Amino acid sequence: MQDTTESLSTTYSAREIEKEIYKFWEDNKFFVADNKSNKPSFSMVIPPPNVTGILHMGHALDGTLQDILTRYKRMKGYEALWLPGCDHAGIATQNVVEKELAKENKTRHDIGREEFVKMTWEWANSHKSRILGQFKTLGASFDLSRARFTLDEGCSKAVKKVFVDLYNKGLIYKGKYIVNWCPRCQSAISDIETEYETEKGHLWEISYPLKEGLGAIVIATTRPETMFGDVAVAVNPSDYKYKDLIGKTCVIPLVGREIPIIGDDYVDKSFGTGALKITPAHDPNDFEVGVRHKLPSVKVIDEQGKMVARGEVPKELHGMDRYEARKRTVELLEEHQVLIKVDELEHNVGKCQRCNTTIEPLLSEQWFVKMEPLAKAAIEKVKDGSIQFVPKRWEKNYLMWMENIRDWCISRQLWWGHQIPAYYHKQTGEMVVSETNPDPNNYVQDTDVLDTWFSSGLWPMSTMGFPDTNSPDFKKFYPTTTLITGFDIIFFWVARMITMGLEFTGVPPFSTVYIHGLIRDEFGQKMSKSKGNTIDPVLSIEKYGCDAVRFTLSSMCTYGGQDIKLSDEKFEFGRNFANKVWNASRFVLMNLENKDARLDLSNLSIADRWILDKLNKTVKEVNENLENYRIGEVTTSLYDFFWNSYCDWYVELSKIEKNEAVLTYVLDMYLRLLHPIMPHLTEKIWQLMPIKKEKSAIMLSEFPEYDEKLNFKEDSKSMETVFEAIKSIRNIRSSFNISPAQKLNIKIKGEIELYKKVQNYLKRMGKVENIDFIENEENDKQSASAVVDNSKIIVPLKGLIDIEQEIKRQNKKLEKLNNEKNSLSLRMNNEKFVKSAPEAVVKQTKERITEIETETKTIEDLIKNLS
RNA sequence: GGGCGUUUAGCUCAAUUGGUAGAGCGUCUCCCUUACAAGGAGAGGGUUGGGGGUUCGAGUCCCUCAACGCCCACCA
Repeated sequence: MQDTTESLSTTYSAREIEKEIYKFWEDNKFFVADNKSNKPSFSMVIPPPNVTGILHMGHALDGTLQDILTRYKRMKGYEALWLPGCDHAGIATQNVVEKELAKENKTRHDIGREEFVKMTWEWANSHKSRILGQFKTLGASFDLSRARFTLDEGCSKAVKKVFVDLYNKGLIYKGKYIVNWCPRCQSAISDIETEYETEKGHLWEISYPLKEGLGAIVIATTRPETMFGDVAVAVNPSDYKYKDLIGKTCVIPLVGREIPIIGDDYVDKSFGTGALKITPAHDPNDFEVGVRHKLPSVKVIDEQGKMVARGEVPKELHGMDRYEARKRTVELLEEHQVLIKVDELEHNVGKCQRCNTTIEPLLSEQWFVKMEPLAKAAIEKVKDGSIQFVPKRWEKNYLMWMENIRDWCISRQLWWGHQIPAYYHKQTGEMVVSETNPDPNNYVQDTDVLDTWFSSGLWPMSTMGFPDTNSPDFKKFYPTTTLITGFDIIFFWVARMITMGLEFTGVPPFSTVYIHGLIRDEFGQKMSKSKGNTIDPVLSIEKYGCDAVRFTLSSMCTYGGQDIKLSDEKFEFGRNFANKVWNASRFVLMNLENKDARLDLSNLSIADRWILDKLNKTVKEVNENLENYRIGEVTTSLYDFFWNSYCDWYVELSKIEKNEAVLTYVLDMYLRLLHPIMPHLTEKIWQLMPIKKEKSAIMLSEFPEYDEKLNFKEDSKSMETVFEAIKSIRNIRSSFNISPAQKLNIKIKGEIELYKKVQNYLKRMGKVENIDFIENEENDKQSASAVVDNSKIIVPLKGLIDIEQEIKRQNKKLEKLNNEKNSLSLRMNNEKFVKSAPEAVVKQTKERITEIETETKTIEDLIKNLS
């Protein structure tokens, strides 16, 4: 016993214990899942963090929730696999490495593709362990022996297989379309990688002279520099102002090129001048118009965002940056007196998600995935419930996006990523799509790489061994069970995994998608490095302890998946609780005399029955809430039971009369319940408990289950009544400013039987010296009283009582009771209520009224006696 | 423009199918009672954003208005 107590120090140094315990788990390989196990499987894949990234609060929340679920399922008897890994994060990682190069005044082009990719690999490899290492400080019980990388060999295999298959099915195609081009990243990006920001700009009205006769047509544009790429001016055919001009020809000012005036319904009559210049090469809508009217495309801005040096563009603008060119164009238009008007205009401008550079819509040749046929099954499987979103509302969001899905531009003009498995004959240019180069002497591979999300989209499959669907992991752990992530990547990631999983394995890659909220700062602002409002989880963990951080984050997860407003101090909540658990456990372990005490249900005190009943209820709640992803409510149950029932009452009572078997049984079961959320603390205490254990670690022990035998409804209720009585004594003490040191002598009338049984509890908890159990009331004005159920607690206070105050106190209670009674009687007097409300509710109401009436009567008598 | 969410105690948030609103923090009073002052005991605090409706009964369901936030589409 000495060993036990000495190793439990009064100061709970979380980090020390957490590191020690994590090492214990890792050394024993407790996180490694067995694909040969005959237990039912539970599996999850981590949303792979960016390989160059560092742990942020979002990861901390996401990781905590995944770990809670994994640990819970493991204890529930599942073969639980939580598979970790990293994402190669194409653009983001390439940007980081390019920045490194820029420090030496170099670009990737200076060192060449091969060297650059090698350098990026080195960078990635040196950072890979960092982010997963940070997850470890969270207590993550993931299986690092299975850690994967979206650019590793296995993922590469999966990517090639999927690409070639989709191509052969006609679901991947290459074509010239207008795409979102990022002039800084020098690559196309997909629609969802483009974010729109409202910017103040101008709307210029420019006069385009008609070719024949006098007159001109005035168009409105926000981008005058693109006018050299115009191929038409469009008006709405129903617009009487311009009706007669359709079919005529006008002339682009400054360059004199002739273009037709066309009619198209797309044009909004009420915007600007009602006449719109059409530039198919630099505007997605114009591109559509161009296709409809079989117009050519004239590209006037290049991939660098500079004006092309071609005849279509005035010579002095050649090679000029697009914004410079805009300024100069406007000046030129003014000089030529064709600029009619300038208005201020707020409009949305597309930005690159990664670098915030303004997107240039650009005509270029790219690879696309035809999404509509793929989306069908993905919609179906969510609609029929094969895949469930928690909370359900995200389902609608997902379905709306899927039902309006557009083709996915998957090629990126980067060097870091999965190079597209298409090969071109050096002489003929003939293209072969194949997993391998058909003839390296004569064929060269497509230089583009795939969108990062293409490989992340295969993550649940590829990490389990796909394309080898016979591999042991695939057979045991695919499909995965649950996916946990934030709503910000439902489209980027979740939707694509569902599509690809269904297309290539025929089953959904997971059956539940649990979407949690985003972490925000205390003012509700999104956390970002540039705003400087981030909270570093690694620092918080060092400061408060990992279990404390986990507990706090869990407690803030609402069922509706609301965003979480977080400040560092919030972790005090978890820290205080961890400290409470530590100290209470320390106390219990210190006071054990008989280590072999076994729970004996036939030998229980009323308090024992009460705490077992409470525990049992908590077990039920925790199980149910974990099954339903109500993590916040799990923590509420756990907190409430331990602090308000076990510590405040049961442990206190154990100081006068203890049942060691119950004391340890409850602690043992409780620690198991708490383990998924506070793994280290519970493991440490459990290891020190002198009880018989079925397993060498709490993380491998059985999770408590609701047990009908531990229901003690009646005794439990009586015990609660006794607690009420104790509270009322304390209340009297406080109301009359009686020092805590002063012991009281009290009288009890009513349920004498019960109170005799628990008189020691009353004495201890209410600081009572002596209790008189009386049959008949004595008229004693010098006392304060409390009515609890059918009993009266009388506290004689000779010389201490302020009768006025006692009357006031009692009147206040009376008023409360009266208010309640009034509203209840109102209800009972309502025939419709009695008729239509459920019987139980009516009965309950009736009973309550009777209760109130007795209490009221007692209090009224009391007041009468006093005055 | 379309969709979604939020509005409850001073602050942060709960409240399972409608049955007279709860917790943590903060506030006030008292207490270093030998597990824990990161603690203990007690107290105060709310016309549940406004208005209307359904119902015996509404924080909860319906309509409407307002404020804030998010997502999608996009204005040349």
